[in-house]
Amino acid sequence: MAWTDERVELLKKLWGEGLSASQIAGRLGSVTRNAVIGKVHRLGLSGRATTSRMKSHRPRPRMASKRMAKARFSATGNPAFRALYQEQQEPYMPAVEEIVIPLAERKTIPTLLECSCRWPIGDPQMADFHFCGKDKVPGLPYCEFHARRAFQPPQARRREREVVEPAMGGALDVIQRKETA
DNA sequence: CCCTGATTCGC
DNA sequence: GCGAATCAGG
Repeated sequence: MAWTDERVELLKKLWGEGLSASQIAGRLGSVTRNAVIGKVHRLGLSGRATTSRMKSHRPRPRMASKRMAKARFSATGNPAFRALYQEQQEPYMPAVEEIVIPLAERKTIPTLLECSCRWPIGDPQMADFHFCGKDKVPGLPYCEFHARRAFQPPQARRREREVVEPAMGGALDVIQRKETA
């Protein structure tokens, strides 16, 4: 698409407002950010001063540092975790039968509550995939049963890993896909 | 990996 | 003049 007068004016306006080249390309349509940058240069508009608009578009400071996020579920940083961990005398032994959640109590992405246990059950690809949904241990993402299963002493954890993580990974994929969409 | 603008150069 | 490819950087 050609650089009509209108499109050039819009480009000038948006560039002046501090939008990035890709943002402008998105608004104009039918052009790439490269095209926008190229045009900006040919118009002699490059080297714009930092505008208030640009400042407001700077990435927001992280709400919590990665260290904080990690601490939330670590033995030293989370009282709820610590309590559960210390209380646990024997390693978890995988149950032969998983808990069966009654249909009416099942929680899915849209019905999951803040207080619901987020332990995934079933194949994330299947329609009957759901979460445990029982009340969480305060401060942990799981109910007591699943918290014990998720947070095990280092020694006991290893064998469990192969069993737990595939389902977990799939569930996280699904969550991420839904949140991205 | 996401993103940013800058530059080059064949079209 | 145009913009894809590439570069350099955050």
